Amino acid sequence: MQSNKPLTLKKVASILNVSTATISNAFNRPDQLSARLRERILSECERLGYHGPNLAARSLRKGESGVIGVLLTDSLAYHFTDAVANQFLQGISEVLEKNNKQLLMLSGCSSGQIATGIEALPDGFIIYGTQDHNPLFERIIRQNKPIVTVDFDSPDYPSVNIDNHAAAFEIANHLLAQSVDTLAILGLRLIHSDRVCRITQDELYDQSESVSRRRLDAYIEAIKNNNLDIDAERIWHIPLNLYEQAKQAAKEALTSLPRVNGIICMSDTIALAVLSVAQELNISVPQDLKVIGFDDIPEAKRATPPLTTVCQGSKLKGQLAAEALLDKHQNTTKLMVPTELVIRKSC
Amino acid sequence: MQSNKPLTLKKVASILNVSTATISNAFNRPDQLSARLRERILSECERLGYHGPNLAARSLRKGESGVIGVLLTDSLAYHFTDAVANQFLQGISEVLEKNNKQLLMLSGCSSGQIATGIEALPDGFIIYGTQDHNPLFERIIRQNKPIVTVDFDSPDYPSVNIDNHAAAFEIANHLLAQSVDTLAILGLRLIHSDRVCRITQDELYDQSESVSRRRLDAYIEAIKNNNLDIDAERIWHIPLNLYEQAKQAAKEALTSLPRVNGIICMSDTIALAVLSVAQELNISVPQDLKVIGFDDIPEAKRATPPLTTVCQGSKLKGQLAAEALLDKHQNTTKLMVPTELVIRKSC
DNA sequence: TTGTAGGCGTTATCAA
DNA sequence: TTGATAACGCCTACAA
Repeated sequence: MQSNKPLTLKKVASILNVSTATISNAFNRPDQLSARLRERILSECERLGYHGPNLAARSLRKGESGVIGVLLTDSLAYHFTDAVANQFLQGISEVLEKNNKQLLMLSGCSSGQIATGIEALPDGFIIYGTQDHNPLFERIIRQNKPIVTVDFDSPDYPSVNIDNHAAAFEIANHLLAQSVDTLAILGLRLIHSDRVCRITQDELYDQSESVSRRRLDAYIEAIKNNNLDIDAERIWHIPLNLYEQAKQAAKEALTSLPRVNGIICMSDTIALAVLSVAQELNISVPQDLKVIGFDDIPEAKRATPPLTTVCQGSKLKGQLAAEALLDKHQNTTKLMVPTELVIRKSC
Repeated sequence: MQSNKPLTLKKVASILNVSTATISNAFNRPDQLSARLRERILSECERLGYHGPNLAARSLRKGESGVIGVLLTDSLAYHFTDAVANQFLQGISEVLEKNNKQLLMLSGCSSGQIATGIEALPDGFIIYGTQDHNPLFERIIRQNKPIVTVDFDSPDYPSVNIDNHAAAFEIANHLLAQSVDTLAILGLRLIHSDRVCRITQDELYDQSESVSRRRLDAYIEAIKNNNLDIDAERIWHIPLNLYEQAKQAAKEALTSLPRVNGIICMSDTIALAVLSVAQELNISVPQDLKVIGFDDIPEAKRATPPLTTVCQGSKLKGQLAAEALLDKHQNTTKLMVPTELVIRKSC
């Protein structure tokens, strides 16, 4: 009953004694044939087990696939562990599903740097995060297809962003309004190193357009505004937004003298790790230690104590990016998603 | 410098004054031409901005794409919120990245049920969870391509599973060994309803092969073995593994009389919700209430108190499924991933 | 070692 | 309203 090879449009055409064009039209252009014939063809196809045109062939012919690519900075496996990325991808998927598009996750730095040509498949791309020297990114650009960037800007493409400086400045000020005087900053991707470590004085003054840098600058600006200071040795670099890495940094920060009483974390995952280490060390939050995060991931509000953080609307960013990409007009609008200070119990 | 249309193999061939076959061979079959020529071609292509054969065309021609599809039960957006799915996908991605394959997430019940023909693209499929009457699943089967099923069995395909009965039985017994006598079960997908609700006595005896049923049966068996009993009205149905839904069920369970002192949760997310509601109601865990979960998601160990649960190795399941799929031999092995009781503080 | 040519499954143009 | 036909970009016998 069922052959080994899937049916092709051509085979179906010959079985039904009509031309291939007619079958094709039955599926794609209802107005090109009588309703009756179309009905008949469709139901016959159903019966035969032909479920419509082959994607590779159609994609080759039409130059479009119905697939949208999302280019991520790190390995896919990593992004599945990251709550922020998950919220973002959730937002994207919602919009894509509504529009009957498929989602293809692409990662630049996949261990195999071998070109697979996959970048030729998607009809458009969402680029999530800065992609310095990512060969796949270069190849995507070459495709001359619609692109939306998120969390960074390029003059050539529409983008979705938050005001990192303002958001970081606001929450840092909230912390500094409490009675704290000895601070630490637990930062993400501050420098190019895959080790958890403190940064040096020199590195403190590096100029860069990265998200992390904008936040760091805002933190420091807030600190200075409050007549406090922070030394480079009180600023930690965490390579990836991983709980275990964060925990190591948290441990270092909480066991060094003089005792800190305020910790600024560049992500909620980091702040969560601080909470955990603080508990292990019998440091009570917020009495002895104030902690602030960034992102507002779902776990933040269930933590003990619930985390004070800033909501960056990751899911909304995903939705907006997908909508902008699917938007026919393809304007080069720079979208700014508002952030919101979320005050809970950790500070 | 850069044209609007991407270069094609043919154009490159004519620019370089060699045949298309030679270019193709340079990319795909190094042994078919001199190393020198290959070097030259590759570097010229690089210079011209030709990054290798177009995927749609190659895929059409060769019948393979380098893409692996993962068919999920619910919407993509939902799966991105689900920690268990994320661990599973993480495992898959690790293996795929190592093997230079791309990951395409497919969801059966996407709002748009319109066939896109996407199922023709992947070279193989991982089917995650039972797919009753999912049209996309039917179409995938029609492709006659390698398939691995996870969390359910089919005589035709290799599968990756856990022993749900044994795992549930073991953890339920652990709970019942403590001094508990008034129980509630917070179950997942017990019946076909999208409302959080209790089940009825009739529904309790429904036979089904679903994961949830196997766990439920094991729970009940353990309860009876311990000379206790549980009424259908003490068993909740939660449609999706969502924190908010779980919270509602938890609230109902914890505010009904007689007071429960032991709650069996069919997922960690549910157990987390119970912890949160218990805290709101000033019920202390584990003193006044013992709680057990299922899955061992990362958040389980950071909860207050840390969750007693059973680790079902979701990530490992993903890895094994991907490996089985990529395995040339394509045996029909049924893999059983061992589970492990993880005793922490909630029980 | 390199080139020629047919076809993978569709769709769009054009003619009937 | 329907059918023939030429691409779409590539791969691979096979011929040179």
